[in-house]
Amino acid sequence: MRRPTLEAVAARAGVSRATASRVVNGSEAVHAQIRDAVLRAVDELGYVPNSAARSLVTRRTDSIGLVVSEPPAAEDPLFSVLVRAVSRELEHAGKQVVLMLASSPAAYARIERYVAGGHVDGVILVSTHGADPLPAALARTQLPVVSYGRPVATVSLPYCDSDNVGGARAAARHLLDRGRRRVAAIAGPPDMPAGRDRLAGYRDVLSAADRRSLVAMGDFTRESGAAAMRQLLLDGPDLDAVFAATDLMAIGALHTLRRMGRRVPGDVAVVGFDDIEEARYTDPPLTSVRTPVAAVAKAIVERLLGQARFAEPTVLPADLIVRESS
Amino acid sequence: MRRPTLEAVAARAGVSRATASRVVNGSEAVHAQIRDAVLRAVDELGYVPNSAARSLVTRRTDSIGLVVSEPPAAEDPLFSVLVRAVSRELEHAGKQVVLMLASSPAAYARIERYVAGGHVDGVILVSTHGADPLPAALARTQLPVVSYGRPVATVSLPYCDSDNVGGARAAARHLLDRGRRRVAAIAGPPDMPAGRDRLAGYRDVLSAADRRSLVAMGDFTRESGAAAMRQLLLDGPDLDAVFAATDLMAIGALHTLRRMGRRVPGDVAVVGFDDIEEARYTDPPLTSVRTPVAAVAKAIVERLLGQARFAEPTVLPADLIVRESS
DNA sequence: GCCATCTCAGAGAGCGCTCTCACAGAAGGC
DNA sequence: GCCTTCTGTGAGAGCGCTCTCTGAGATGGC
Repeated sequence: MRRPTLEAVAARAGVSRATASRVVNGSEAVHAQIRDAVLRAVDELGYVPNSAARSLVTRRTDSIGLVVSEPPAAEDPLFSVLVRAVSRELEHAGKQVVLMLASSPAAYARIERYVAGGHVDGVILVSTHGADPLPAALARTQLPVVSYGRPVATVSLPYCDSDNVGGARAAARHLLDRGRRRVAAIAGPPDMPAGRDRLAGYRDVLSAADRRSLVAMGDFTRESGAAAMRQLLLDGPDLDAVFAATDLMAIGALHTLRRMGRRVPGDVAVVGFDDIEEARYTDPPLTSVRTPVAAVAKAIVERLLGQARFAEPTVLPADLIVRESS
Repeated sequence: MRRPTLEAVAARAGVSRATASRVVNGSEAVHAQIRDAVLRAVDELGYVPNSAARSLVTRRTDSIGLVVSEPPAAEDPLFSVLVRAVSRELEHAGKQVVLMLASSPAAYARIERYVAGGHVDGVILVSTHGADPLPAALARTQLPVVSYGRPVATVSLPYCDSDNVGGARAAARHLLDRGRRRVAAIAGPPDMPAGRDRLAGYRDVLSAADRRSLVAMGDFTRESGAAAMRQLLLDGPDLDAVFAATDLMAIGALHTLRRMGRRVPGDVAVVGFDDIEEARYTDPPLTSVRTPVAAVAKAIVERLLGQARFAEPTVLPADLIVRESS
């Protein structure tokens, strides 16, 4: 009851294994008549190539590792979008997605071993933490690696990202343009490049406009956004706008503002970042900077499969979507 | 610059390939002294077993396919939780997760071929559509398959699920207990077992209480929930409660109710299903039935690795979490 | 002291495939 | 008509590993 081998196909079609292999792999140098016979045999036997045997000799696996550091939020709205987008792109290229979550130091070692062990032809790295040892470890591998998001400065990896600085600038400028005078920010963890860049964009604009900045830290979750908002109201009771580095934190901020009896946008304008779907359903709907996740994923796959290891990073624009919260 | 083979390790340690293999695979029947020599050689050479060669002979791949039908919402809050939970459980068992999204008929064929081709040792199937050909196709394979969620009636697959009927009953009963007299429902697509079961639970309770049911259809998205709510308000302007088959649809319903000037819970009580994180941040916070995704994922992995192919389904309780929307 | 039993290492087959090389036969040039 | 070139096929090596089988040497029973 074992699966048919190429040998069996060849025997049935009355050809050699080599010819059968040629047909299965789409070589054109085979007579049409023979090709048809082989294909018929394949069909009749239900032959499917054994991938282990194939990759043993070709040294390719036709699969790409998607390595994701464990983010703080269990329900990460963009995780789903990212995974789908990457998966769809890789599927077009005939690659499989092997998902690896880097949730613990033990997992780091396992992943490094797995990747070094030639299980995958390349790696897409979604690393959020600054202290993450994976980027460096994977960079040591001879395999192509592309990072989703700018990696921390200590390692040099090709990457694709959305324009976090530009998006944050647009958000801050928008709030000033709306006449807000005291614009606070809820920043992400300082060891994450995305968080840092978004904060930097906010600071750029405020200092250029000669305004003091007012910042509280969060960890990208709703809950941390709510807590940061409480802190901001203590530190700057006169604030009339908040820019949050993620929509989730903005949503936490909205929650706090509501509890504290502040009207949005009447008393306080709120702008988030990422433009997740949920932003359209908050009360009021949330102004946000759109992160083009799918487009970034596409760029990553293109770069990865194009093997352009040391090319320029691709940075895609992040546009402001104005809704009622500002 | 090729990776070291077991042969090289054996040569360096001064033993045969067979002995080196024994050590690498943790066989106990090797002298401690020899074992140490081999391990030292492994370390010095940075040896990592070639998985293709290994699985060619063992006929195992140590990876499990996670096959997910494309859901309607790009940002599926539970997708992230599910993937993480499954991944964590499989990791403990030393298995890799190969993610396959069934987004098109072409993808179905590809996945079936991939699975039949022996790339994975088993499959976890997350199929939402009733018309999905995958359950049947995968059931034909000789591989172990476990479904997340009850599959459609036409195929018989082992599965684990949360108690959708029970959860929906609890939600409907809760609304009646709160004194609501006209309880409507926003149902999921009728070809999805989860949607059907949740509607059935609602109907059970209403007919037992001798109340008329009032149902509108959605497709599990926020937007469809908003539209369904508009429909319900047209069909039953006197309604004073709504049970939505998912939190996302409940959130859409809240949106519509707000636009229509109905107070929640004053005029209309709302209960959702799944208890996603977002439910804690709506205005008012949403009463919901908790879907124990992580626990179901755990049960699935246990069953899959336990090889119990035709055992009873595991159905885990779904508890009502009461918040301010009801 | 001899044979049976046990422990542990090595030899070698073989998993299913790809790919190089050899070679048969057809086609073309002089 | 012979040699060269080209096309299409087969033979066979070998990818790196596991695992069975063999056998050497130690141990024990009588």
